[in-house]
Amino acid sequence: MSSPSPRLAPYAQVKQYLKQRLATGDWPPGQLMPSEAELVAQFGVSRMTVNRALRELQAEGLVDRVQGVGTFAAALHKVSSTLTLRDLHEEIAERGHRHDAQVVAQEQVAAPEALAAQLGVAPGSPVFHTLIVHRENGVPLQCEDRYVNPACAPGYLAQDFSRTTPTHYLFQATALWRAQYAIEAGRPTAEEARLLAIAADEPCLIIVRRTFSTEAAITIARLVHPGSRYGVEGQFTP
Amino acid sequence: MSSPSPRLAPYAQVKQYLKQRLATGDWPPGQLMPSEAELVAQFGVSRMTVNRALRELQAEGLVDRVQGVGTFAAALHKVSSTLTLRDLHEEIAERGHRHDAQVVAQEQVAAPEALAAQLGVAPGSPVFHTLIVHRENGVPLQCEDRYVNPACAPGYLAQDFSRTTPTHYLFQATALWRAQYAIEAGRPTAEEARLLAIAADEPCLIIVRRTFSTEAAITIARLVHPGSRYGVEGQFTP
DNA sequence: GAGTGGTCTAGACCACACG
DNA sequence: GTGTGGTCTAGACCACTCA
Repeated sequence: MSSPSPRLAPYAQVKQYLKQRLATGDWPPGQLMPSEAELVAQFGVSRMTVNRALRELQAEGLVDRVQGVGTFAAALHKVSSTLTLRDLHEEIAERGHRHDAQVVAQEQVAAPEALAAQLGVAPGSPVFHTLIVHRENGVPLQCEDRYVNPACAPGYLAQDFSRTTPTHYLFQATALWRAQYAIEAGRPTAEEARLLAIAADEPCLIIVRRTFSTEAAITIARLVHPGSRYGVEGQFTP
Repeated sequence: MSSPSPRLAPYAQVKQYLKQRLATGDWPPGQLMPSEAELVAQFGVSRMTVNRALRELQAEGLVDRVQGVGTFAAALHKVSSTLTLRDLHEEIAERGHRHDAQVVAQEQVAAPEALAAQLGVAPGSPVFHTLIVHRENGVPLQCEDRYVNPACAPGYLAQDFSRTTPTHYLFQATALWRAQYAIEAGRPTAEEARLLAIAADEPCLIIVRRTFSTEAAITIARLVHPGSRYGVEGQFTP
């Protein structure tokens, strides 16, 4: 009737126990932890069960395991967190707000040398370009300057990006394999300042994102956000 | 002699096969994928082996599994990446550069109301405060304004932060349980601009990070970086 | 050689979803 | 009921490290 705890699975119990003792500092970073055999004896479960608990802790970065040596409490010297780069449309919709996009440019251009190198196409060859301003409840939130490899998404220019977003379209039209991003602070260009309706010296959060399929580069985007209106948040729990 | 591939473990082969077909779009997002039993038959391995491959793909966010129903290709509508917030000292050392820190303040202060609430202490009660400028090869890279809950790290004020970093010290002195961060762009305060030797209107990347132990808040830090000198990078591979 | 982790197996029982 | 995933077991073989 009232038990909200459906009895933790054995592997989860072992995991929880180890996590707990790690969190309370019973095993300082670098410390040798109990071996699988010891935990098997202690919990009365099979080795596979203990192994799974330890393997998952390793995947979470809480322990280091070395074959032939043992399991060690991880030096938590880096705090990793999952940074989620989402489709802006979804993000705004989740807040219960209204998203709309103003398509400033949607065209085919000849790739300048630097861009061509990054997209992996010949200099001067045609690439797709869009410049879109995204607004949340009418307030400009992001200026999206994007170049797309035509080979990866031939139908790109035919899309109506006031109804869907390039991110969303590319996700379903291409097979994403790898993404790379850089987050920095900078000033908007004159055009970006105008489109975002901000002062020319307003600090902006700039995200440059490149995505790749198994072989070719799919797209490269420069996302400029007014610093006063947008930030990236996240959290991390062991 | 020349084989750099020590024969992939069976579970890894299954995983690689599925990853490959997902990447090439053979199973569009939402599509029902082969059941464990089918993969067992196809690869001639035991079910535990197939299960492990699928479980890891799920942990990586590539598939969704529903008990009693099946395994589905995940809707890749969010691209998650591991954002690593590291000890700046390590980061600089890894680049082969020299790190040094200028301790501007290291003191005990009475917590103003807003801060007290965030640290979970009584307003006006003593908290530790440090203001440190970190330099890479002599160039100011980060202004670290940090408040620490004295209950979590009683020895904090006795540290020599020109030799170690607060991050490093707190990692080993406390049991970290949860971390929260926000990344935004903004202007430095007048003091920060002076300490970083930048113009008052230079855009800065500002990271506000809070870390917690199992119960109390340990520390809250405001990390200000000149936008022209520092950014956060990362990448994501399925 | 003793101890460790890395992995696999062939079966088993369960909870769940669906027709 | 049938098919699905969730989990556990008791044993096995291997590769590795260290004394």
